[in-house]
Amino acid sequence: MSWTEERIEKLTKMWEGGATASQIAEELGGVSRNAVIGKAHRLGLKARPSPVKANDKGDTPAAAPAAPKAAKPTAPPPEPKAAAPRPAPAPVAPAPAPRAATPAPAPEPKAPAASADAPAAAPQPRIVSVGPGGFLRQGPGDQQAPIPPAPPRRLVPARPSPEIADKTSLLDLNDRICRWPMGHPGEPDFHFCGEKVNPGFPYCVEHCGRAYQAQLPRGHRRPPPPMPFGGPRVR
DNA sequence: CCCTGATTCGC
DNA sequence: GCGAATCAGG
Repeated sequence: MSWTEERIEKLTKMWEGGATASQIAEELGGVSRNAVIGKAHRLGLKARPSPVKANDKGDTPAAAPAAPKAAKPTAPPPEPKAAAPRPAPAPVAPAPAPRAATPAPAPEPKAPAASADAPAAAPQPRIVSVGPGGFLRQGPGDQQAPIPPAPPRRLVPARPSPEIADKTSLLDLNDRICRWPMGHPGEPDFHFCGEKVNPGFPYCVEHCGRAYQAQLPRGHRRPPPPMPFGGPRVR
């Protein structure tokens, strides 16, 4: 199997949608979980919570993690000198968010939660400031991703099929309409919700209620809502 | 053991 | 560029 445009798109969408590499691999078919991860990295879209990377110590005074497995670095240059002289990279170190062209902000469950059965109360994002380019800093934590940059592609193909002629396709997505997926990507009737978004969120009010769940105490959890893409395929 | 993502490296 | 093998944490 090769990475065609369609397959890459599906991979990207699902990856950003929070599906696991295994799920994506199964959905795509013909590829392994590793292939998906490898491709995702090559596409530059990693940056997803990794269970193995929760490790983040602000300081470990004496116990340096070192390299427990200095197994096969191609060039193992143990620093003979005490201090490692930095080769001094370019003085200009711009630190723009490495956000590539990611259409979907990948909702983290940290926004104010609207109860699933009472999505009536629309969480109004508090606009704190306006940044250059006009994007708004908002919401708790100010973690909302900036406005997704316009996709670089200028392809405007015809509708794939008449079935979705009046449905919301990927090409119809913009900042103002709900991008909640309906059905499975790749299937003829796959489309997006298309409702007007809950301002400040990538989804409409109803789907915000699905995307952002309150973290209830153990024992009081209600069953998780169905994931986008219909979740893992049942065969 | 199962799962997860990250990384490496021969192809 | 690709992905199996491997690593490493949960």
